[in-house]
Amino acid sequence: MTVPSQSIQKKDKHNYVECDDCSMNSVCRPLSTVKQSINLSDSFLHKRITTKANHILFNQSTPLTNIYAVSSGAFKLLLQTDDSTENIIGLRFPGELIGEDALFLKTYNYTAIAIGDSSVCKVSVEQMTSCGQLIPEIQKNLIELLSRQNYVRQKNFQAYIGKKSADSLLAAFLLNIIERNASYTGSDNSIELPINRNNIANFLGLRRETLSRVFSKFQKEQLIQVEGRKIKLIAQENLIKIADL
Amino acid sequence: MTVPSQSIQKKDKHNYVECDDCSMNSVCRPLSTVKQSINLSDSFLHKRITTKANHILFNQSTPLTNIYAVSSGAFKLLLQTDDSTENIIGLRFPGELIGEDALFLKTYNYTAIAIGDSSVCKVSVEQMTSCGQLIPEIQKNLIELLSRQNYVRQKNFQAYIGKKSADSLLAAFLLNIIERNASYTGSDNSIELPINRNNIANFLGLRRETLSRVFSKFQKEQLIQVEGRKIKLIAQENLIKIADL
DNA sequence: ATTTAAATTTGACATAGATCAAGTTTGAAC
DNA sequence: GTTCAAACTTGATCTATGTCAAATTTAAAT
Repeated sequence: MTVPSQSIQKKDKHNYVECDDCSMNSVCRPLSTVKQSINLSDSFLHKRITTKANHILFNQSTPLTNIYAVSSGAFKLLLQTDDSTENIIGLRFPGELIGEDALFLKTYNYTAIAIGDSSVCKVSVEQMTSCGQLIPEIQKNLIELLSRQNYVRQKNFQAYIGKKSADSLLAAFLLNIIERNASYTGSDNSIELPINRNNIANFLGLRRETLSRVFSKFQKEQLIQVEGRKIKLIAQENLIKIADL
Repeated sequence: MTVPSQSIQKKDKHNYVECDDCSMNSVCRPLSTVKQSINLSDSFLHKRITTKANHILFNQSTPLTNIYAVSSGAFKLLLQTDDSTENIIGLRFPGELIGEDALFLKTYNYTAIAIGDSSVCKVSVEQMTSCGQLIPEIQKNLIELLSRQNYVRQKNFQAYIGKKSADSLLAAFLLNIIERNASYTGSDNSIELPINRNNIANFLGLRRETLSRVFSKFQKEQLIQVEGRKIKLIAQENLIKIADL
């Protein structure tokens, strides 16, 4: 599949997703209507905010207040362990949700930090819930949203569980990252990685030296083309085989 | 925490969960009410069925028809790859859901097979959805259910992502399995594993020989007590450290 | 109880990845 | 542009896990 390279406009050199392409849209849109019609004082139902690099969206183990949908940039999700090492357990890109897994226990399960300058839509859980009880459409859309998220999580889990070789892990990672970003980068075979090798290695459970060697090997074997953080897939089919997907 | 060993009744030598402890209860219960009041001809909304060992609940890539909640026994979820090797990507125990991640694309994402003789509650998605539109309570409960499932999936992902050492993988696995079964086995430190070493190794991405050695090592180091498939945790705190949870 | 196949464990060796060390490249600050 | 620190790569060894082989245990069938 080829995608016209200029078909998608970018803003501020970030990848950017419009409301139409946001996964939270189905919840946001009815909420906006309510907001306008009921005119809820100065409180807000949802609001787009911009964040600088390294901005902390929320901290692990704090009470759930908002759910976020990434509009532009990227976020890393990490666990704070006692040994102060950064333990990345996930990445989120435009169109994806952050914090929705806290709806159950009402407590955030990880810390979310902006990787570069980014923007997110912020939806108050309290207000979303109270509105939802009045508006069946919101309920229905929330179900759709949560179902979809379960699907995404299942796929994500499948992609990494039972894999241990550095080759298969990196192949799975690259394919996953590129697929998740394809709709707004306009490319299904290339990406500028939002995180450094250290972070990728940490996420995959590899050492940075090992990861570096695999990158070099993949390039030498003409599977990918590497230019710093810019990655282009050359032999996608082979990578899929290596990833065992 | 100590749990009275005889506090939970078992049926047919299987671990068994009553409707009260079933994760689908919040959806099932209102559905039953509807069923009784509307008296929907011969169709059913939910129904408990028993399955023999190796019974296939559904096949990967087939259209979603039902969602299941395990009542007793255990199920393995697997991917069918071309090379005919069994690729276990998950296990499900009493109280847990199977197939709910297919709600999004309406197609099952894996094959689900009973490990031993088991029983499940079967809920028709079509009927659940159509009833849900009439009954707000079902909508609300479904949201709760899906939120919870997202939470469980997040925890599961966190437990294994970025882990590669055989020690940490096995420790994470044992703690996870025992915790998920604690409420109805009545023990938070022991279990009879529902699957063999081969399957565990496959799930964790290890070789059976390696897994066997780690089992032996954990026993020698007094971390666990092993008797075939019966496992008892001796030094739970140490295992948590090894698992890096 | 006996037989048999399957599951599990253990040993010996090979290899992928970790570790340690040293270089090279990149990119931000001046 | 120059300087400097951080990021990344490469090389040399070491170690954990994979691989191959064989022994032992377990469990099912008779």
